[in-house]
Amino acid sequence: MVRRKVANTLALAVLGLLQEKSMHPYEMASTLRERGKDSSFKITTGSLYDTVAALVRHEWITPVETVKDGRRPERTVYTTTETGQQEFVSWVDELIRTPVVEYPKFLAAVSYLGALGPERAADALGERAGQLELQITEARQMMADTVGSGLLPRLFMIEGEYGLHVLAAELEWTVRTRDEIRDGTLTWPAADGTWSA
Amino acid sequence: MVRRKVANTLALAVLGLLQEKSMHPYEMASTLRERGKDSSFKITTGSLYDTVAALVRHEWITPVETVKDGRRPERTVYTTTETGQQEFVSWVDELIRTPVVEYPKFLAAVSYLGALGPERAADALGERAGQLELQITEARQMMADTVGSGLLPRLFMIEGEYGLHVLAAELEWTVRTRDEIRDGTLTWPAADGTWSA
DNA sequence: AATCGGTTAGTCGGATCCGACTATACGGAT
DNA sequence: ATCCGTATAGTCGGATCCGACTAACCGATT
Repeated sequence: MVRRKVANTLALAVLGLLQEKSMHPYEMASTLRERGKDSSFKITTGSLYDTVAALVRHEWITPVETVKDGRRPERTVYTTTETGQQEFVSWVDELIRTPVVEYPKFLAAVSYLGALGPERAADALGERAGQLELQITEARQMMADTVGSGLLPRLFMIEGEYGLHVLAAELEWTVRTRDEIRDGTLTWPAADGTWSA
Repeated sequence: MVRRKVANTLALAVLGLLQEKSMHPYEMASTLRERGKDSSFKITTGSLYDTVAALVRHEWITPVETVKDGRRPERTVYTTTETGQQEFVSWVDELIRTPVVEYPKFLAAVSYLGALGPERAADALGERAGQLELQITEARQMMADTVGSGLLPRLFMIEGEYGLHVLAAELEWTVRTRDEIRDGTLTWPAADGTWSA
């Protein structure tokens, strides 16, 4: 299992789009945003053009034509290659099959929760809980709007279901931990030395 | 809420350590690894030295002495500044309080789960489930070893509890989704056109 | 006494990432 | 007619990230 030559997931999104039809980068970005995929992929124009260039270098995609429309900047349209198609599927397969360690900011912060002291920690967790609740209702709403109307088969919003499930778990933990601080189940060590991590 | 000048969480780890005592970078890395914090922070020597340099630039830490020991490379020892101390606490506070959107690889992959077709998708999810189970038992074991022995107060392993909770939720979703594919609750659209994402 | 592997300590160049910017077109309000 | 905001399409320089490397020391083994 050799390290993949283009590793960032924006490349996966690009490959995914090009399975459907040829596109120029700007269209990729707007399409992804339209479909709400911008919560699964971090889409920034800068990165997008770099990523496309990288995919070309490794011949997973190739330019098919560059359209010159009036005096506007040229659009270069790309398609996927055969390698690109295979790579796409096997990449998805691998990402699903094999969990990789990641380093979310919150995990880092929780490592130093002690630094806040019990009151402030409980307060901060409480606020987070509120925010998470908001995010959850919003997400649920969006799913309902899209799937409920029968516009899209459920499979095409499955990442939303995953996201919601994880969000719910995070909320659970956050609330529980706040409560444990409040009711004295989770205690701070006596503040003799510095609170050494 | 101005964008933080040093944004990567390795800097948070560095600040955290320097709250305790002065250190040189190499010692920071080993200390973090000893404490198992290398699952909360991505520690690579290259990044570490860059991060320390950035912290110095912004005066959150400063060098206190450089020890020249025989013909070995010099060690430069750093301490936190007053700004560094404040920044540390307020940064932790903010990270706890405010959820930020992140883009885990798995989320990206799930967005294109369709590309695998039902059998392969179910299979891949099944394998992931197995791996997650392994990770969970391992993590649980490590927590038991460390906390159970009363070596460390619970607060100092709280990030482990968080990690486990989220892992469990991921496992749940993974298994459930695999089962829904297997029993036909989650179906693939007829493969007429390309399976358009 | 020469060699090997592991630990200590850090450097460096290339890859990646991304925010800020450029420049044209276009429909509607002033 | 002109101005303004928005959409279209992409470039570019600087910041960050990190794997691979250097280099000395130490203890055990051959």
